[in-house]
Amino acid sequence: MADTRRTQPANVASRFDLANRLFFRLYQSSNLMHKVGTRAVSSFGSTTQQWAVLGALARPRVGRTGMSVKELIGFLLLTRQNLSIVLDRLETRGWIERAQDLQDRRSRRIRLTEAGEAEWARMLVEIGSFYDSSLADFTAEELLLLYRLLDRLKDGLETMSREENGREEEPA
Amino acid sequence: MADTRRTQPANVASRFDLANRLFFRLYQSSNLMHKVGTRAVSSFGSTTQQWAVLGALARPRVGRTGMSVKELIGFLLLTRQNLSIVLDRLETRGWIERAQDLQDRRSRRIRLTEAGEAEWARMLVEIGSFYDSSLADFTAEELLLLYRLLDRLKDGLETMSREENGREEEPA
DNA sequence: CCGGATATGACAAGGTATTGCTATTTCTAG
DNA sequence: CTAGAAATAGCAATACCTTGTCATATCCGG
Repeated sequence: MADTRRTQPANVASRFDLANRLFFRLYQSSNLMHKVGTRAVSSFGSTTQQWAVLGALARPRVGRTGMSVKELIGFLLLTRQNLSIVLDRLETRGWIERAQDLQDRRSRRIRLTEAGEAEWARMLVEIGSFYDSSLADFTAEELLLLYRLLDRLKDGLETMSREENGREEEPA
Repeated sequence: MADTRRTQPANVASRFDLANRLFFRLYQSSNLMHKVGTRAVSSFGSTTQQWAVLGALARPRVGRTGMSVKELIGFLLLTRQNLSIVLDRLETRGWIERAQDLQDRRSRRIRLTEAGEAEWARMLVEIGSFYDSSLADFTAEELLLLYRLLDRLKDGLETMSREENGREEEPA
């Protein structure tokens, strides 16, 4: 992952080398995103991961219906245990609520509380600033391009995450 | 971070929305990279983070000189405490060694052991497969483009990470 | 020479993320 | 009706990542 070189035919080394550099940048960028992003929402006592969850729930099409744990897992591409802990914290703060799903009693609907919606709205100001600052040097075209490329990378990794142990796990 | 929408003028919403999607993909891709990447090196009992450190040390220009903790921190963009624990684990496995720097007794030179070099060489085969599989759908041009865009994103976030608390921390 | 700065280690705390496994309730297809 | 599957919670373990703080040894400029 970190920049490294091998003595190989130029074409092969270039692709390996490039992949290496790319994933190293992904690693660095992600850590920095969490570091700086968490600072941006620290006045709310929140974190980037909580923001991801809140953001998922704040989508208009989710509304009062909320999302099941399974749906959140499939959307955020996290494991149940990890999500569960994050949900616990958000619930403790009164920002989300878990309600039994009346259509399927095994399931829980997760939704924003009114307090959570209000807090989210306030956080969005800081989040917007974070986006502006971190992406100040990017044109709209570049943003779109980076988004699309990352989306494809995510797709590829997601496919691999389901295959690699010979387990086929279907999303929600 | 997660896809969310706000009712705003189209141009503003587009940039915010796009930024939002972008960072959400960064979040997802990073988690998946660690998940799948760690599987790729799990037969060595290693992780993506250890691979990043090993890779940094395996660069030809590092060689037997090694790197100081401070240099590694500046290269990997991690904190000292986090790096220290990873180094502890790598040292325990006999893959790296810490030696007092004779030019500056306060400092430690970190380098690969012979066992570490051998193990790294073996890991590279799995790492190469990981790169091939995860990036199978990308042309060389796309790889280069993604690398460059991520590099710029990393630069922007890195700058912010140094400014945001009013602290100016200079790299090594 | 010596005060201030620096490099690293150590300790603490909190949060994130994965894997593995168990338990309980509920659903559903045969 | 019932066996098997599914949804979620809970427990454990391991590894990573940040912030804050303290301690010790060493460096270096005035």
